[in-house]
Amino acid sequence: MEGDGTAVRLGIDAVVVSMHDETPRVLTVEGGAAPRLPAGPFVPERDRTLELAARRLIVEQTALMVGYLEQLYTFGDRYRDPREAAGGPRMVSVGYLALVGAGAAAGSGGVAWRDWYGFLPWEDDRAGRAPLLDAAVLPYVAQTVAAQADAALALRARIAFGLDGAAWNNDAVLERYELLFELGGVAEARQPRAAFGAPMDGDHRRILATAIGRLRGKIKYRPIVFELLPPAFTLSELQRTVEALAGMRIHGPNFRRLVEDTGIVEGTGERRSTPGRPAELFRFRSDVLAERQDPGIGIR
Amino acid sequence: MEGDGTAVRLGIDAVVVSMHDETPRVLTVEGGAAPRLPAGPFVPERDRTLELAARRLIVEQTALMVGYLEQLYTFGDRYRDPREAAGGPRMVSVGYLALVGAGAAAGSGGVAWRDWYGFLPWEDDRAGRAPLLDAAVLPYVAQTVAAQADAALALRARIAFGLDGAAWNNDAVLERYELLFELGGVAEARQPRAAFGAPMDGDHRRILATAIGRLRGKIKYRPIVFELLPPAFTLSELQRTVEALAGMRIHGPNFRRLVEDTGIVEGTGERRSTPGRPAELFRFRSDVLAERQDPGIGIR
DNA sequence: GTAATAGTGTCTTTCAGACAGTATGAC
DNA sequence: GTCATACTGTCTGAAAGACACTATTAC
Repeated sequence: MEGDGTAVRLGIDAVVVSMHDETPRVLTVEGGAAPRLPAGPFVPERDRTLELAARRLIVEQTALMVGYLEQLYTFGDRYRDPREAAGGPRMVSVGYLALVGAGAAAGSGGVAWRDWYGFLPWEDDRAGRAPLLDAAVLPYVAQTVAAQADAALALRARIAFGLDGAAWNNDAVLERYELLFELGGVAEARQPRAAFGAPMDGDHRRILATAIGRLRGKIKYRPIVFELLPPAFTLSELQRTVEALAGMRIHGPNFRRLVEDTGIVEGTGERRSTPGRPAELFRFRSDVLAERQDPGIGIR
Repeated sequence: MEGDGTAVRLGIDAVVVSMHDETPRVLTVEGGAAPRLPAGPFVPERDRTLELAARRLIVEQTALMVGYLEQLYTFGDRYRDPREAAGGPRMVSVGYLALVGAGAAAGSGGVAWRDWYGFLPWEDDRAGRAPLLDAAVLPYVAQTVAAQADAALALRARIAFGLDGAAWNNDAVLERYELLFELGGVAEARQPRAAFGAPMDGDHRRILATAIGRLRGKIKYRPIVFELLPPAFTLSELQRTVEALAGMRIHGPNFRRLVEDTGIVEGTGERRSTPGRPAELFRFRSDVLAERQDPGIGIR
């Protein structure tokens, strides 16, 4: 049973997310050819669970206080790590999503916060259809798909990218990245013919896409946005944070009513002066957890 | 880097699900002290991806045609496998959910189909509140929680089990199992004081609970029920299948309208004779994938 | 006819989205 | 006063759930 040739190295990859102004940021390790996610081996003697290993990894590499932590997916494709191609063992990684609160200091040695839309620019639709999308990504997808007579592929592209009038689903981040990968539209592809967005090391951009998709899906039925906000915030701040994560604009007055009616927040009575009328400060109301089935920010 | 003491064995555990009459069944390997899920080591030389390894595992152990397959979660807690306590390496498993079509033959050597509610009987609420729930599980949970002065635990129990008038969330299968585990209500617990439901080997019941929760969540926005049904079916059959998975009754006429209006099925024109008025046969309408954002069976 | 299941029509409530308009600060 | 942002009220249409009722078979 030992030495039976099943050479597998199990590791942890962490997508650590925070907000700064109105940009969602992901923690990257710099210094290589391309930025990469904080990662490390899983050492069973040291960590009782995978989640504890992920926590330790983040604390040791970044000195950050982790709030919310969630297992994402386990990645094990052959050659996902370049070292395997050079004869190394299979590198299997358990991906984790971590949210850290507002005002997180940029880590010291070689780590940096980067706007996640730098890696996946077509996911930012806040300025009313990102210019890159309409001008470059969508034409590329449409043309490349049309060149291959593959009905299933064409349907996937139609759904993922909202071609031919289909609706844009902002959760389908991974589906879009995978399609671009298959269509040679990202630098990591086997035969890249275009290179939209900044590349990451290995399959880390795929892991990032998984994380964003999960986060976008989850804010709708779980109150995790508040992990990224200070304890007290205005409804506008909450709205802009949600918009930044979701990559889309939300109608202000409706957002306000939606959020207030669900009882997910409560006013603190205090106000904050802004360039206009001062805004009331709100805090997360933890009682919703007991009152509602799926307390989240109801956006479509 | 080799031989650095990080002894990890990576394996695959599969939750293979099919329907029989109106009971959801899970494939188990018999012969040990308790039934267990089909499992096997991940051999990187053999399988290019984890998903292919899961497919191979199921085909080899059960000779079944797998339709839908989805990665669930990766389990790596210390001592999750009894062999580790005896000095063995850490056993980390990637769990997969597989759906196989109607009429799947029971595998040959030592495998059996079992009603999944045998393992998690409190999850079946179709007969209007399972007798076991009200009479045994809920009182046990309420009393055990009350005995521990732990507000966070009490809140979790309230939400998971719908205590004090909170709503029952049928997706929260894993949360309920984990609470029962922590409260000593299942045989696998460290200090069992009750033993609701039939136990499985190791943490396989937790993996099963993860699978059921995922399936219940996913039928609402993905047309995966049809993987468990024959190509043509009556709306009553569809309804009873959904009810069996969700563990709850659905109002017939509303279900009918809901399903027909979304365009997720279409009539075949044929009819099937039943003990009453003959029912029209329907088939899954794959065009919905392109038309709707989240085509599923909208149940609450 | 009865029993049993299939299927239709309608009413109510809830909620998402659009939009017009008001409030309160800085200057 | 203007500008900018915060906030409120109302209308509309979609959809979920309750429920009364009709249809078609076997016997």
